[in-house]
Amino acid sequence: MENTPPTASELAVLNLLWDRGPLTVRAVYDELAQDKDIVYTTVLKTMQVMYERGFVSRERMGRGHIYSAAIERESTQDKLLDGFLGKTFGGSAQRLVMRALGNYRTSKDELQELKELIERLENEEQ
Amino acid sequence: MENTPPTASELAVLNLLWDRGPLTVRAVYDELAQDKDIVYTTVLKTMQVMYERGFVSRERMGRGHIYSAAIERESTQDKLLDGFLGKTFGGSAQRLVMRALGNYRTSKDELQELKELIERLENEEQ
DNA sequence: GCTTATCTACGATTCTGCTCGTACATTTGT
DNA sequence: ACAAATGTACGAGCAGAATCGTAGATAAGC
Repeated sequence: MENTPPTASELAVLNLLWDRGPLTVRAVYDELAQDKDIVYTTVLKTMQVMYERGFVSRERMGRGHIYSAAIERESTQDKLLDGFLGKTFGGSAQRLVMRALGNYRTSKDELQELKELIERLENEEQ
Repeated sequence: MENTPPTASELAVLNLLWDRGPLTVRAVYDELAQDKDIVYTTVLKTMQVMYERGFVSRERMGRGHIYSAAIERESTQDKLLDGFLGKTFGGSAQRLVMRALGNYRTSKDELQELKELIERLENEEQ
């Protein structure tokens, strides 16, 4: 039972499904075609493969299908994060976090939220 | 002028060079072979490609070469982080940071360091 | 009813990263 | 001096992902 995470282009599809809910291939294509030079059947094929892999479910809808995400966004991101962390930051979450905060503008509200999370973590562990 | 970041196995080599300084292919191989079933010439080939791509430099050393990292660790990690962030977290550094902190055990010292960084960031921007 | 458009299914191709094998040169050891 | 070991260079194979083209079914439009 292989369990490799979604690939980059599969992720692009999933992000749309997670954000906007169930969509047809056409709708996904229209969205992706705005950023990238791509052909309809490429997107279709990707989504068919995703269906076989269990990443999406689908329902007949007239002539075609309507697709929904079949895996959770959070657990998927966690899996990808874990791989990335190991490869790029030697598994140190702290190093990654420091770098991310240092390099990207973070609003006051976001910083506040982070501080609260840190407080919570400090109390949790003994 | 293509400028794609190092691949996963190239990164494994770079991490060794960054950590331990200039190394021979043999030394890199010995290290990698501890975790993974691999063949000497595979590592050699990887490092040759890395040389062509400008990721490492090398110097003759008797019969062989000694390799050094030719790109910076920080900027490389930043590039990879940026790509990952875009693909997986829709570019939101804050979402990634929250997730990373929530999922991985972080020591008191590390949390303290993070708080200091956040303080600094809060003062920086207005 | 018949043409046109839309969707599916699926094979074929291409690309990239990773892997290894072979051929050859050079050094080391006896 | 010669065999064994170690290094380089480089082509070839393989697997996974991404792309596209074609064929056929179904619905829509005139």
